[in-house]
Amino acid sequence: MMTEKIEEKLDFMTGAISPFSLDAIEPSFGGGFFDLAADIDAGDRGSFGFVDLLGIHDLPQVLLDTESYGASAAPALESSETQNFPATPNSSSISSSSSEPSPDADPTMPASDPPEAEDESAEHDQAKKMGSSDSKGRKKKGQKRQREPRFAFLTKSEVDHLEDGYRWRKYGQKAVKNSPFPRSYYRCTSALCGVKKRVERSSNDPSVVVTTYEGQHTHPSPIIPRGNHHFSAPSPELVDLHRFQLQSSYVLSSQPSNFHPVVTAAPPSLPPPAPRPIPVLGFGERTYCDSATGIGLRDHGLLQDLIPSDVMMKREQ
DNA sequence: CGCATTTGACCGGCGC
DNA sequence: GCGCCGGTCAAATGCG
Repeated sequence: MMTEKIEEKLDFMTGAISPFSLDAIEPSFGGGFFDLAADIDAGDRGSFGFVDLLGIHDLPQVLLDTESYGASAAPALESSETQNFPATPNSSSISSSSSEPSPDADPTMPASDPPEAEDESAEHDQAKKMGSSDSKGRKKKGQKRQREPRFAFLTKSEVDHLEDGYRWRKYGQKAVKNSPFPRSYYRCTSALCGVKKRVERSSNDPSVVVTTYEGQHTHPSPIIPRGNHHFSAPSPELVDLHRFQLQSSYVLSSQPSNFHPVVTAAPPSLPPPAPRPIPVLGFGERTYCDSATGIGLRDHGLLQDLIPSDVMMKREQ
């Protein structure tokens, strides 16, 4: 089931379909942007609006036809925020993140033990030691839960749980308020890797799957999905893809230093890198984000006006 | 038999 | 304090 589509995606990731160059994307990003922006009533469009705001529907076809690279990001969907979201016929990826960005974080590259890795594993250890808390092994009172950086992707797909090269174990499912679709909770099955992801379907557009990744993989390479021979190791092509991703990540705007919405044309398995001075697309103009302060250095702050940061923050909560 | 999924219960955070 | 809600646990169940 769905193997063709999955293989299509994997073909892309492994280079069977060559990652397109940034140069090829940029004009497309620019195009359509104004038009779509004009369509948006400057209000609570939510993260979904990002897709259209950015005109990502104009991405090269190789991307657009790849089912799992579709759409934008909205970690938490509320009906009021998504009801007007026009389903883009094409696909693209957009993500938003929260929490402290981890500079040079790269979950897809061989573990070059970034500074965060230690903290993360410590946190996971703590999580594992939660047996010292209550009878259910939950966190002690007073211990405020520390959030990992999170990256959300909207994906146009028929399958809820998209194959991304890692193995995941489902550990929960909850009904989502204001949505007929449940939210599923997954954890990376790799030992010591506490990466989690949530998968839910947009109530507004059932063809859109919202995948939110939390944390970073601590293991060097994607695990071979069962029965899938496309992944055997981080191939040079995959590395290329990642390089491509680094080049093509766009920080849209930023207000709080701990929130960096990021647009990326990379697949869901490759959370965007931490913000650094990255070229940002905004209404046809370039914008940059200071990696230290997270302050966007924009020419136009229109996006900020269109999508209130507090709304976005809520959405990431 | 081992692993993944399902599902109800439980907990913490938050708003009122 | 109470209730709601998101997130997690873990026993039961399913599946290859």
